[in-house]
Amino acid sequence: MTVSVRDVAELAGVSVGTVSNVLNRPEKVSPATVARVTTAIERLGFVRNDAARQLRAGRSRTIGLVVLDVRNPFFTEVARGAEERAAERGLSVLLANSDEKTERELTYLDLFEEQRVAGILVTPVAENMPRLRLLRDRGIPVVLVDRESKDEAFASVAVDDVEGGRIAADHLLDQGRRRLAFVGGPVSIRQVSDRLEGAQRAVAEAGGTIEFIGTGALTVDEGRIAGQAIVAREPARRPDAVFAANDLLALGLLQSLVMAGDVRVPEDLALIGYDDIDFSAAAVIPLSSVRQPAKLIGSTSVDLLLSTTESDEAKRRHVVYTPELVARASSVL
Amino acid sequence: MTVSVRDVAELAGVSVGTVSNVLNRPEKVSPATVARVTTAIERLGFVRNDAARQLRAGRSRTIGLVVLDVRNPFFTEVARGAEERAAERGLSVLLANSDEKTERELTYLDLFEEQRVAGILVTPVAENMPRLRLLRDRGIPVVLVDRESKDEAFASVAVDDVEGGRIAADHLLDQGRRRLAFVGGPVSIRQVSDRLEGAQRAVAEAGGTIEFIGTGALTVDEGRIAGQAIVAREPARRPDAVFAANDLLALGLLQSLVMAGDVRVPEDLALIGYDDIDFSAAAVIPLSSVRQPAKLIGSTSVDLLLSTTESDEAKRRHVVYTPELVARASSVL
DNA sequence: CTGTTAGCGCCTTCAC
DNA sequence: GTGAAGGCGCTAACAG
Repeated sequence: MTVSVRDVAELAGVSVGTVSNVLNRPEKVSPATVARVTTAIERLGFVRNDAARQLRAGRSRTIGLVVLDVRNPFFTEVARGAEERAAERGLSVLLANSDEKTERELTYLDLFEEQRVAGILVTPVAENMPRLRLLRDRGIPVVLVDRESKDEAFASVAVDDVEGGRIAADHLLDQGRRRLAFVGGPVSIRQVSDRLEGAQRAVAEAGGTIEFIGTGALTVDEGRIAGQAIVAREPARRPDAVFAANDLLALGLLQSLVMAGDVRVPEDLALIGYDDIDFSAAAVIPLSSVRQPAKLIGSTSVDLLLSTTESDEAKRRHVVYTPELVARASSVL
Repeated sequence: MTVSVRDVAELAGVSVGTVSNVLNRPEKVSPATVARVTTAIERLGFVRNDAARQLRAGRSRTIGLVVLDVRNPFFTEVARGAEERAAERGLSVLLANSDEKTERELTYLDLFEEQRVAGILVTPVAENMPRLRLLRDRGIPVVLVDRESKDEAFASVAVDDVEGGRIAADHLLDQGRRRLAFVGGPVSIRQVSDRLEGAQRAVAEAGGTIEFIGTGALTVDEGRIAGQAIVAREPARRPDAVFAANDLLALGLLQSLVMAGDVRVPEDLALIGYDDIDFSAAAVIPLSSVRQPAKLIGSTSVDLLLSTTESDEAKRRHVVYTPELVARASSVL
């Protein structure tokens, strides 16, 4: 049923070693032999068995990527960046979705370890570091994505979220707003707490107030719920500006606010999100946001991962990008 | 460096066969031995090598899924459906993105074949059938996703796109519209041509006209471009209703139209999309759409794939879901 | 330049 | 209930 190198060798009248050479180092084989072997491969419909290669190599040619939410376009962009760079290096990317759940993250980490992946790219849910350290100690390179590593134990590619939070808040303050609200959660996600912290600092410096409105997840639905809560308040008690922890939340908020009818964006309430996903520019009231170089984050992660394998000091390398304000109609009069 | 069953066996004072049994059929081993082996596994930090298992088994425990566009939330929903069902069956899903390009599709198909995946779920770009037939003939189950198989050679899970097109157009006609436009492309994608066909039939029956406005891909950007083209026309020459081949296009269209200022949605132009992605309900002018049961499509595909392995007649099974109208503000006065 | 050979780590008979 | 042995398909020495 299944065609192996042995069958190919037999048909071509050469040895299996030669077939392997044709496959992997054709320049070491005479053109005539290459041709014979190639013909045999085609005639037989031979396809390499990757499992056998991996077993031999001791490691697979796949990189595992665990993200918080595949439905968030920001992460699919990161994935695309990683995928493209990996493809250039002859590797493929296995995309896994933790859904912000520690348990799911662990399941995928186990799976990846069983597969002896070439490396793991992960945006950890919470303080799940022991497992990651174990992975690293067992020889699997780990790179933290979109998350600076506090303990310096891992290479990481991140965006300065504290700075991003400050940028967002500063922008709202520059527009003359003073009663800010931060919508986001859970705070156990570092991105959320950092952005909040940056915003708080900006407000502390410029004068003004910032209240915290918690959400259960970073989704459109949760944004919608938070928006309804704001609309339900009497006008005087509403914030005059909202900074949402990501664009999904901001889009949900926007919908609730506009549907309510009596909250005008940006006149009554300026709104800014985070990530600058495609849908933000396409929103009918285009959404201001803080842009992160998503694709670049993905490709850089792969680069770091691969250099990690080479040198030891690379293991601790950290790349931090600075986010960028994208001001649109939702926050500018 | 790497710990194998042999090491575990040694430490536990048993043979490798017993370790294997503990791993795969613990009920066949005495509790005491199980305990000893388990302890040894933990002490050593043993992790199964999946490549070796696969090599032995001759097939992997992974399903390959090739979609047209990972950035389209419809497909990520399909993927989630597939993933969940696969997980229940102890399989994992490898998600690949063809970006509507035949070449990329072929690359992934090759990759999957080398990996001896348990099966392939694919939304083919175009008439790439010969390669798929080959795969199937070599023993890899193939299920066509979101695409009815014309030649009956493959199992498939689809939504009746002709009917969906009719539903969309009928809805617009019911609203009293008569000068329709269909925005979408390329028509080499079956979903596009089918939806167009359904719409054309509906128009033919009810009276009215429908023009075709082609796009290069099914993306927000292309929708925006098409929208600008419509806005550029003098008002009398604009359609009074637009049916977009998917929600991404519709969202892009919506943005162009609204930004233009002089086209009111739905008063001057009613708009309906297709897929009912999350962002559609969240749009500030909520978008009407034709809903497809995305998650169900994914999970059913996996079911079909697995039953394909069991019986031969299952190979030709076809599941067709009927889409459903979701009328929102963008098309209803 | 080509052939031979020895495993990679696991699982599954087949004996005991 | 447990142990020993063979082999899945491939590649990288090492000979020739």
